[in-house]
Amino acid sequence: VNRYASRTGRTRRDGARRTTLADVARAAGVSASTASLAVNGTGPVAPATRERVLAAARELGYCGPDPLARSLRRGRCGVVAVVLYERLAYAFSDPMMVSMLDGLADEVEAVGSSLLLVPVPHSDGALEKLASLPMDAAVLDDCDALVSDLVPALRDRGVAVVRVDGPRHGEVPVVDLDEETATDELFTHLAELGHTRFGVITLPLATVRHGGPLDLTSPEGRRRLETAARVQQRRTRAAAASVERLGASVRFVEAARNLVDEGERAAGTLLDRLSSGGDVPTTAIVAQSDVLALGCLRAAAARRLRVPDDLSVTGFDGVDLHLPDGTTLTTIEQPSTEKGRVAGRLVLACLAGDRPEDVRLPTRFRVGTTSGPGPGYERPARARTP
Amino acid sequence: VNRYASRTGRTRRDGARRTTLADVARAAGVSASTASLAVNGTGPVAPATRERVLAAARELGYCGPDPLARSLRRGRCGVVAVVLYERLAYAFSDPMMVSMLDGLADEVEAVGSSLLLVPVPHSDGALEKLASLPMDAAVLDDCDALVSDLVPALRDRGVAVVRVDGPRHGEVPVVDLDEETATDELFTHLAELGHTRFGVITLPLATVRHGGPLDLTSPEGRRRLETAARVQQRRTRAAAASVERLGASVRFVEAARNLVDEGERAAGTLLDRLSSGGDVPTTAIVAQSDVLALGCLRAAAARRLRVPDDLSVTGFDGVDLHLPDGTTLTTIEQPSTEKGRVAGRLVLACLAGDRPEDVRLPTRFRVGTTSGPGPGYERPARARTP
DNA sequence: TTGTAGGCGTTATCAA
DNA sequence: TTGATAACGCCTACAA
Repeated sequence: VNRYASRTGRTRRDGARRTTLADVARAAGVSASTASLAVNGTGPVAPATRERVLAAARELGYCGPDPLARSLRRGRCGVVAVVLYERLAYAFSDPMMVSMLDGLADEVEAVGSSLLLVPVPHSDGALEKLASLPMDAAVLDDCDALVSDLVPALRDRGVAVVRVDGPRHGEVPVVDLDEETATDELFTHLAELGHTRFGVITLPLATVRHGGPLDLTSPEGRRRLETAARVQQRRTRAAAASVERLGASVRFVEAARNLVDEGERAAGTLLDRLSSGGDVPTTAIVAQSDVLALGCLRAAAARRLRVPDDLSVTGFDGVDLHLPDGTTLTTIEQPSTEKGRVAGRLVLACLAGDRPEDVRLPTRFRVGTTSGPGPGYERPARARTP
Repeated sequence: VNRYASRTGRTRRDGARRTTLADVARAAGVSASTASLAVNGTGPVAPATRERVLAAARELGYCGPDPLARSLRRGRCGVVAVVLYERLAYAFSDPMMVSMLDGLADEVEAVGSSLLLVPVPHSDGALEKLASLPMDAAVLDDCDALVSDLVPALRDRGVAVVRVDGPRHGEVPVVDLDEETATDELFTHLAELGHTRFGVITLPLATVRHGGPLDLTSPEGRRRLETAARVQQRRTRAAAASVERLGASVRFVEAARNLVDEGERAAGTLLDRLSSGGDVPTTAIVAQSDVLALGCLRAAAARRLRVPDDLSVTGFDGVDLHLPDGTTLTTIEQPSTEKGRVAGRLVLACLAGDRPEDVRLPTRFRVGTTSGPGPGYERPARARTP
């Protein structure tokens, strides 16, 4: 009968074959289909029959339908993959990723699904590995570099794909943020405080770690920006646009990674250049994440610069930094949990056969205690009214 | 032939049935088994035949074996579940959880598996839901309250189970920490600095949020501690033991959750009680996590208490707090990533049919800038030597 | 080197 | 209300 039981299929510790629905059906003297109906509570079964089946199930220690067999049969397995382009510790060091996942989990749990975390590093076997994992849907976050490989591979397999923070790729629905409006507000806020010399610390533009000054007027700099992931591109372009509109000057520095230490280092190159003569001092640093901004605060503290008196620092995300001294960051809040929720809803819609529209979420500029009057500050006219 | 294609199984957007290995085999004029060997690269296949099969596969757009079917056949699906007793955002707000997961992911990825995050809240359907998800193994973290239900249910299904930070339950291997040694060092350190009045902020003892003063001499307090999760129990007992050995006094306060704000609140009850008269001031707060300790720093700052001059604060975990002012916590470092790695290795061992031993990892006491001389401090004799 | 056969455990369909 | 049947897609022991 079961020739391969010892080598394949699910067996228990003691080597015995696991109890299957067929065993239960046999013991209860019913057909497998009836047993299925009874055990699952689907379909009409005579109370007496149901009892007999359940008794047999209890007796034999049947522990429910095998998820794999059921998945094969139904074509759904209750798994939503989250494809990450980084190792977990780094991905999770971004509070926005965490809260996005939380929102996503919330939505997919409502239909009994769970999140499968798939870090897809820059290795060759990554795609095969991904293809061998069971999943009903995949959420692509921050893996722009792979998206043109990933999307077709997943779609062909019948996996529903949703993209977070990225450009549309084929039929893949996208949820992302309106970052431009708030960015412009932020720069306007700083400009009104008298700042005219900005330093911008960008998120890492490429997977191959680089970091350091970024000259967007050079072909090389433009190329780097162009090959960058969507988020970085958008925030950087928005910053450049605002600066230009304000007629201010700006220096860009790329952080090698979205980490506090790298923010500190990047801020250091901005701050130390000014002391090495020649350059005009940067009076306001605009960081593309709160994590990087925290690094800026450290860099400032290390140089005995007071924030915001000597230097204004702004972030992006709206994280609560929990600083003991009560400092709150001037930043742009993004609805990251809601972003995850929306991604979840898009997933569910796709799974239901719909073709949902893209969603763009708003961001909100928030003034904290880290931005203050710059060197050329003049109290605006409208505020002089007695 | 395929009577149910439209309702079941995996179909593509356009409604066409997905290409299967059988289709490829037919097109290539070989048997399904040969096609399997050719596509998977297993077994001996004549080069010409292989080419024919691969060509047919390409032609038909075959995108590899269906993970579900393969899993059913092989009895393994490449999924390691992490069972969490909390919602994701809260679980991930604990940096130790994140780094543990990172280590775990590292190990299981080596065999091509990924992590499935399963938050199992305190609801009824939780167990059924868990049972319906595909998984080869499950790592139980911080779900002591459920473990006696979870373990049998999972074992019966043939799922390998490993426990992090918990007591052994049946045959389930465990990885945990030696927290006692370092805890005693920490209290000794504080005692040598002259502290005799300790405040201890414990991690939440129960899932039902409580928080507030904890009297371990009362039956109620003892009961609360007894029903608490393993980590909390061990850290609290270790603290009580050290305090007793030192002949010092202690007040326990339970944090409602492992969050900065709750640490701040708990510290507040310790600090404000002293000003309300009667009590002798607490001069050193020992928090059971760095997150809680950060809250203590905030509470101290809010009351204009200088750390460590007016108040010493210690933590547990060894997180880098990235505070701008360069403060580093006096704390106990735990090897959380390694803990995850070990959990991963235990999983792999179980999957390989072994019965691995439990593993206990060491922790390390580390002096930072948040502990200093207490009110009764006398420079120890041995340090007076010129 | 290739094909045959059987089965992994379940569930949808249809007929009775 | 129940049962027979087939199929989900793949893999492997064994025979040829």
